Amino acid sequence: MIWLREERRGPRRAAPLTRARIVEAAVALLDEHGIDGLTMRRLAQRLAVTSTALYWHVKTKDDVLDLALDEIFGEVPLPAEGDWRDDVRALTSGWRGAMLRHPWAPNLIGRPMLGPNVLARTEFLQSALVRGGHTGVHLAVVTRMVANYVIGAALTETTWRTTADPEARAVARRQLAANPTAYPTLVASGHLDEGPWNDDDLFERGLDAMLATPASGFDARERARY
Amino acid sequence: MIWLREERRGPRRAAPLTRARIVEAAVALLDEHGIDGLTMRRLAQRLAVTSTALYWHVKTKDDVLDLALDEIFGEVPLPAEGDWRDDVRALTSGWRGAMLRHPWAPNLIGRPMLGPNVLARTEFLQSALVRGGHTGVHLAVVTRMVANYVIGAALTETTWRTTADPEARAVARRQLAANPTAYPTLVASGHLDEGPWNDDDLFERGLDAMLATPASGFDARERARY
DNA sequence: ACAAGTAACTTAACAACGTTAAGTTGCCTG
DNA sequence: CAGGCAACTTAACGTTGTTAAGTTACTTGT
Repeated sequence: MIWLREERRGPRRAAPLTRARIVEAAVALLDEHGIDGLTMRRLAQRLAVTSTALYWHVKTKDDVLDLALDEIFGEVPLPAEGDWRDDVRALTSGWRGAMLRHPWAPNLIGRPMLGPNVLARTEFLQSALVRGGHTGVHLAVVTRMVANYVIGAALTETTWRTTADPEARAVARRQLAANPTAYPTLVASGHLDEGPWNDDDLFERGLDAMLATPASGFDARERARY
Repeated sequence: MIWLREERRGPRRAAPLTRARIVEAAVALLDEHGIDGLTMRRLAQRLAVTSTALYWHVKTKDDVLDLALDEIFGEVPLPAEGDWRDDVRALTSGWRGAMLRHPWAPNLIGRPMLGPNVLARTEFLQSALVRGGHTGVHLAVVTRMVANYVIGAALTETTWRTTADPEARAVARRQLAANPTAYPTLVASGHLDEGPWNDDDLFERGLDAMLATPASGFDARERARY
């Protein structure tokens, strides 16, 4: 839990090692070589330092990963407050965009995200929903709905994009097509195909559907209308 | 990509090693010791075999993980077809339940899920949505919305539940409470608190909101109503 | 001005890991 | 009963995260 440990300091070098420099190098390394490409030795080498030097500034490798994850969420711009729906759209698409630019990120979600950047964005999201009239349970429901949707979307999308083997998808498709009896709907809807729609569009349409949820929730009568 | 490799066979032992036995042991080990607790040596030991023996049945450790992940989705019962909304609710809550019972699972999503069990459940989900009248883009939108929601929910929930350090949550809460200026909404809504609502309820309310999406999608006029 | 202390490193080393290469054993077939 | 091959074991390699113990040089108290 890096968020409970404060940075160590002291005098000495011209270009001293800092948490900030470590994180920056870690993100660069992750971007270039993926999640397995980040080792303490490579990270150290990039910083012209021995690997054990890192342990002065950081307790463990997981700390580095936590910091790197929070770091990229700092890239997400916090929109100026306007229409609450537009704000949510802007924030979530920035959120998703950051993860797509750093495809290793979604895989790191699965450790507590308590970094300052993440918290600030969550705060913004929820405040926008409050401006939209959401309160009580419904606020909790919609907050989770949106946040989990973004996370799930980023995770599944990066999964497919970074599936190294370009042939794997084709083989998988053929496998599906070979069993049209077992998977009639998936085959008919082209589940594994690229399809005529792009990911961005599908994502935003889904988000819009969520933001159409009334602030007081749907009651049984309303649900029956559809 | 284990799904493209078929099992190797041959004569010999009384209780011969098989993929099925390996997967079973892997799941048990993952349940007991978490994701880091699964090593090829421990897995082998549990099967009374040397670690290298596993490589006869499986190409790599990732194969074992892929198989284990698909395995637990086999636990999810495929409901008999009834009201399409009830079907989706039953399937997704089973889906989420399986991941909560095996908290290591959500972290493994992030590799292509093309196992037979996953595909069968995805087929069922989409066919239920089709019965609900969804077609074309809207089918794709809702399928993704629901699937990504389930994945995101399972991931974030297991994250919090398996955060080993029980004190970490308390410290995090205190950190939030110490900065009420920076996080007014989060503090007011008790974001990190247990709250009066449980996860199951919040999950199902969110799902209901999604299933209220009209099969033809929301147009601009409809959205404006709320 | 100098000794002491400590911040910020390096050198050395360890156990554990995934994985490959090369043997070994015993059933099945011709 | 000989050959082959399925299903293992033994041995070993290079990497990894991490700890322990040294080393260097700046800062500070006197």
